[in-house]
Amino acid sequence: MSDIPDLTAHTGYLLRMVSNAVSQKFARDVEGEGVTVAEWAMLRSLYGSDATTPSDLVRKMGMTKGAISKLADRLLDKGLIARTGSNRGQSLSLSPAGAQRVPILAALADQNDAAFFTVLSGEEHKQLRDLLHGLIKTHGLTTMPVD
Amino acid sequence: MSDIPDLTAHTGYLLRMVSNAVSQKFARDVEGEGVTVAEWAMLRSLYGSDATTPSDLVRKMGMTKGAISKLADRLLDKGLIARTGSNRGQSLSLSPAGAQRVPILAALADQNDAAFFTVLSGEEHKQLRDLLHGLIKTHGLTTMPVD
DNA sequence: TCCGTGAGGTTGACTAGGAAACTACCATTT
DNA sequence: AAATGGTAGTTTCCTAGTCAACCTCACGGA
Repeated sequence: MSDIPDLTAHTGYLLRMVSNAVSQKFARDVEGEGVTVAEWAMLRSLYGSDATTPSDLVRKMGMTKGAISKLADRLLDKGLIARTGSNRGQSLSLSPAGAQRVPILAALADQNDAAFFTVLSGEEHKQLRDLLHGLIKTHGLTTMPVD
Repeated sequence: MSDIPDLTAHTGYLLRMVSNAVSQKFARDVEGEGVTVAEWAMLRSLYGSDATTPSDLVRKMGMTKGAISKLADRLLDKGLIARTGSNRGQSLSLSPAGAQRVPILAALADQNDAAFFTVLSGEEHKQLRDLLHGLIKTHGLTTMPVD
């Protein structure tokens, strides 16, 4: 009577378990470079596209404008980005130091991903990616994960 | 020279995007029941196994003991759990009200999972679960996802 | 027996983010 | 020109975690 099904029956549960493992490992890695995952996400977003506004980042990163504002403050303190323009309609860009750091962090991201998923065969890896792409498409997901 | 590969090339990125979507939707759902995801996770852990200690939950849920302590406080305030025993070596259990709430929340979890993954064919769904189980096994993942 | 060690729990300081109030500026309308 | 509305950013308050310092007690050894 009224058994509560095993939680692990949920695909979302499995997904979260794996996803958390990947993310937490990556979080520790980038922390070693003195940067949080959210900070990395912002740096990455600024890379290659100069003149990005905070509100662009709000859309891309799916965070509130309050959070973006503070995040930018932190990166500014660390000297990794520059803020130009005044109160309204400003624009953010990587500082030289920031631009330098991005490839290093990107390499970490590559390594982290490879380390986790190379246990899959090429075929399996492709299957997984296809399935995820399918879910992303049918649910219309767009916001980049930040946490 | 030194192109930064597209982030979306990372399987971990895709995984996180999908996982976040599932989790955020579920978070909103349970919030409608006046409970956070972490609270739900604790309730669920207490269900069916009486006499669980906080340190058990630390292990199961992968949170620090500080967090578990405060989480238990909140559930206590809401009247969903009971705390017995003294300062050291206490044990936590569901209150009647808490035991009543679990099936409702479990139903939400079922619905949420179903809603997200039924766009997959039976075969695809099985593939996905098999792949995730494989990753969980080879990486020895055990901590239940809470966020 | 009594002491010390260390595990179980709590607490306080700190961090990152969300929500909403607030500020500043621009454009449009009158 | 003045008022008004809307968009961009900031700030304040709140929540939920971590971390580390701290209490309390059980138990093992001298």
